[in-house]
Amino acid sequence: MIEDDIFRALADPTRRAIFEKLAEGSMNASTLREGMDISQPAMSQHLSVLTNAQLVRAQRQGRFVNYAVNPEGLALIAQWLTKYRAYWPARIEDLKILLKDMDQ
Amino acid sequence: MIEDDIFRALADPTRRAIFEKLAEGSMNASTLREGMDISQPAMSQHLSVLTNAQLVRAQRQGRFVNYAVNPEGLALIAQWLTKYRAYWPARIEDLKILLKDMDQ
DNA sequence: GCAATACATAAGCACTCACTTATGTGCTTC
DNA sequence: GAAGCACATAAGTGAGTGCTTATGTATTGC
Repeated sequence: MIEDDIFRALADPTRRAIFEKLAEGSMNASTLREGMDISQPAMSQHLSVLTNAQLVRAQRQGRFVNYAVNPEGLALIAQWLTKYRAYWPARIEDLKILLKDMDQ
Repeated sequence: MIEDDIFRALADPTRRAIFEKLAEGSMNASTLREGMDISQPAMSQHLSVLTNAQLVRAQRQGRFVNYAVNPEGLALIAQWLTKYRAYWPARIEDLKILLKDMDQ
């Protein structure tokens, strides 16, 4: 189940931080590492987990590998959420209608 | 970080199944167990994890404990998702406007 | 009070996770 | 083609996870 991979990938705070940084703009692994106090192999492993979860996309560019947010993973979470829209708080009641549109 | 607990809770397929069942209607732990091939302690432990993640609410009713979906956890995921609405696929572009409303 | 029921907690175990150090692979530049 | 850089992979380790069996706790009905 891909949901396993997505939720497990996001369960780690370091990985969420990496994802968050990538959301502000795609970049290579070394740039990602700047100011993050994380070893090179650890970063590589985290990016591998995020990629497998379809939360991140990798693309080689010469000696570097450019990493970018992959919307597919986010969409899958959104899709999962729609199953429980009956339980969403009333203050975001309006959202329910649009989420229903997403089902098709 | 509560997000750790939420995502980790949902990373387990058994727990998602329990949550899914609860979403169809609140019930006690024994009823939840029916047709699930899961031991009583395992169910109790899963419910504890879900409760700590604010995905489920527990309420004693005599000898039973009634469990119900807690919207708070779901709302927190939705809130987390809004941070990345720039990356959502175009086909749910409309959603972005409403998600923006959620921020306030 | 006592037995039965519903659930929680304790302790142990196999497995997984996130990290480490060490080494391998791919690309560029000279 | 040799050296250097960017990144991936391998192997090992301590901590955490999900399960088990055993036992504890709360509530009910007799």
